[in-house]
Amino acid sequence: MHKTSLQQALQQAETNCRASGSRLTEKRRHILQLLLESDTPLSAYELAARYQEQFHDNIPAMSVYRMLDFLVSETLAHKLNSTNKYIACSHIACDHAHEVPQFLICDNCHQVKEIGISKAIIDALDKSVKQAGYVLTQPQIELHCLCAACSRAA
Amino acid sequence: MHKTSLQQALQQAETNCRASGSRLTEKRRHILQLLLESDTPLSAYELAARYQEQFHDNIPAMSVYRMLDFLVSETLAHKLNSTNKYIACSHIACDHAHEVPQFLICDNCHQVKEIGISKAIIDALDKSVKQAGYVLTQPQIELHCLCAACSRAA
DNA sequence: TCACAAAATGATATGTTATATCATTACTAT
DNA sequence: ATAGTAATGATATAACATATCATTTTGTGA
Ligand SMILES: [Zn+2]
Ligand SMILES: [Zn+2]
Ligand SMILES: [Zn+2]
Ligand SMILES: [Zn+2]
Repeated sequence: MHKTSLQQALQQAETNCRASGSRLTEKRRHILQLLLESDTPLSAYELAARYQEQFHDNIPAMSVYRMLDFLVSETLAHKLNSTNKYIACSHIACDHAHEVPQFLICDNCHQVKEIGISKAIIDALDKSVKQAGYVLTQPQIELHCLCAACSRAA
Repeated sequence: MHKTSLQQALQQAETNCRASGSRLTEKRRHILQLLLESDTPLSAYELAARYQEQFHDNIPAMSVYRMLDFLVSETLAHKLNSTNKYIACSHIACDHAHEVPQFLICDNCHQVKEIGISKAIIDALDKSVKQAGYVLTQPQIELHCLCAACSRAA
């Protein structure tokens, strides 16, 4: 992520939190920054290590988990359930409401692409879930793939 | 799962393994049985505990992982990546080839329904993945829901 | 049948992810 | 200033997973 868009995202995160009456503290902001700067999803423990390196401040993993919970609750970050790692939301600076996310996870280089679930998929999912008598609660989808670069190399 | 269908599933598992040239050992069969008898997905450690209770034989978690890997590779069981638990395949006794699975996971009672992904969903996923330049590798989908009973109770 | 090789399992150690709980610090508002 | 709330720290422990080497079991062919 480029410096300008990093700054933009952080600023927008600030604005969003202010609007929702929550506090984007320095440490939470730093965690978000680490996520924004990373090419790949990070675990809580990896974040704690990077925090030490980059901000020269020791931060317990416990606290990182809490900050991640906060960021996720503000839709500034997402948790990938299939890999137990976290990524910054790709749409922090967008003005539209956050859609139901679909994550394409490259199993080779671990890059992740976050896209909105298309209407066609939502409709189809909805139908199959309804037929089974179920009600969707958190319709986040994680698909394991190879990205363009990695599939060419393979 | 009823006793007759349990026996049927175990027998079919035996047949399938024989056909694929692999060995459904007693312990592997017991692990599969525990999965078949369970209403909800189980972790490797939970399986080790139940193994002790039911078969009065101590089995290290390490070994359970290996047996689960075997069962998964034979499509006799599935791993739910979003919960780190395992379930028996619902279609062991079916004669058709195993489809790409879609799991509906009740976040309240933890029951799981395994259904085949509909053509509509596959097409839609395929399209969105392709548009992003990605190639699907393991198109298993896990959706977090409330089951019919739990959604009525809520 | 015996010897050998391959497959499966056991034993041990360690790494990784996550939660529970209580203490302390920082912020907010009266 | 003081009290209440939110955030963070510290510590312990639980839960999930892998690596590696030893041992046992099984299948195969001389
Ligand atoms: Zn997002
Ligand atoms: Zn890649
Ligand atoms: Zn199945
Ligand atoms: Zn339920």
